[in-house]
Amino acid sequence: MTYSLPPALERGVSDLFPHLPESDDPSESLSARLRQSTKPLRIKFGIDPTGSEVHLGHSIPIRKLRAFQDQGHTAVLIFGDFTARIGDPTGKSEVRRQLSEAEIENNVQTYIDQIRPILDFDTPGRLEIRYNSEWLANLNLSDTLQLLTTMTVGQMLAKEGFSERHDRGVPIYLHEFLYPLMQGYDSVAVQADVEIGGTDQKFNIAVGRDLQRVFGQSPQFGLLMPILPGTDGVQKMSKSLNNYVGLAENPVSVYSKLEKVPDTVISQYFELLTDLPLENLPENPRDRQKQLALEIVKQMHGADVAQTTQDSVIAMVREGKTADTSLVPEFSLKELTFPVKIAYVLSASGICASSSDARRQIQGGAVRLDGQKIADPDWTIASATEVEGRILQVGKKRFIRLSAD
RNA sequence: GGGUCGAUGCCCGAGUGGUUAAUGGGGGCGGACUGUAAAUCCGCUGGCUACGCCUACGCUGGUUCAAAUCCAGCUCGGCCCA
Repeated sequence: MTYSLPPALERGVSDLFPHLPESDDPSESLSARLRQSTKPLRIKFGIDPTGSEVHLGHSIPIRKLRAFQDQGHTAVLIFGDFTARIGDPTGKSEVRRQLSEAEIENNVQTYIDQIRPILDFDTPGRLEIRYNSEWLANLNLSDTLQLLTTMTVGQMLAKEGFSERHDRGVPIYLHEFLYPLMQGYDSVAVQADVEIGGTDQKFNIAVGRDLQRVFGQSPQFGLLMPILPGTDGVQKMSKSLNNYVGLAENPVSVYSKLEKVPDTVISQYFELLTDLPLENLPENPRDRQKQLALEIVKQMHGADVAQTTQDSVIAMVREGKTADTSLVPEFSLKELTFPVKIAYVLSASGICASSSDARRQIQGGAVRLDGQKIADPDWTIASATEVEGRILQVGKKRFIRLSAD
């Protein structure tokens, strides 16, 4: 499928609508609008600050947003601080917990920190950050009614998640029906030319088009990006399924997760998460995984860190040695009371979920100290100096470096 | 508002008075193997600085020597009727 867009904009795109390839009408063909517009287009992307971590799946539409910025357009990044209180029902089987304002505010800040390396924050005119409470918080009941009259229950129920839930007898609350309308109204408020989203956003983006028409605006284009499969290679990447790679994670963790993504999804990862040409990837699947891991760490932390990370991961995991361990997250033993049992250290450092879990892991032969297997959960450390600087490991990919201070 | 059915561990789902953190499956974690993959096989899958102690089957009380299992009230859902 080709949409006649510049290659950087076209890469990885799953769907573009409306799309009438022959048309010269800027309301029917995005390439026509790109050609004919004298002003930068306004490219909308919205994200609800419902968590504190952004992962690689989120980064895909954001990378696309960046591609538009680089072509001279304006990225309109909308934080759904208002919609976060309701929750997007898309793909959810249950109602989302309501968040407090303070939580939301805090989430926005962490999101910005994590998104900063991807977007162009510096060039004037390329980025506009908005909060949808700016307009949604002020809608009164009659405005709201006007939005509600644009859509029928049947249309709402046609939306994937809703119909499924309805069929399965899972409750749907009325306020959830409002979500697509609010997201659509965001497009009106920022006068979007294009909205970027995952393929699961098609309905909501289409609602935006309808509302823009109602409000006398030229409807936006919908540019849909594929949903990234998680590191399990099966389900979509999400925090709750724990198959994600967080943008804020340390290099070792990012590398170790990415170098084992399943063969079936690795080419998607390359296409969607990197700008590398897809023709010259290594033949050997193992080398592909390594290159992917290296490349993503490079994007996040630079080439030097990426190389060091690769070297130490190979040394630690494959050869059981501790080469350059400076990248391994440190855990301070300072707060602990000595003598201390190893199981407690594992739980206190967060490397195991609980001390009971730590005991089980030890009994299962998963725990090593500097590569030496630990067999006894009651093994006791007399003082911090005894283990200072050593690497504590659970399984093949969880490491911490013990420090005395 | 009325009727009816239901609420079990991360998820699904058994259990319907009595040794037991509670059958089974999924998922997850770990081990072996391997390409640090997949497939396969095996183990684990409430908490606690732990040879013992503490919480668990929607919530609160009650019956009983004994309850996830019986009773009452409550909360929340599904479906049907209005």
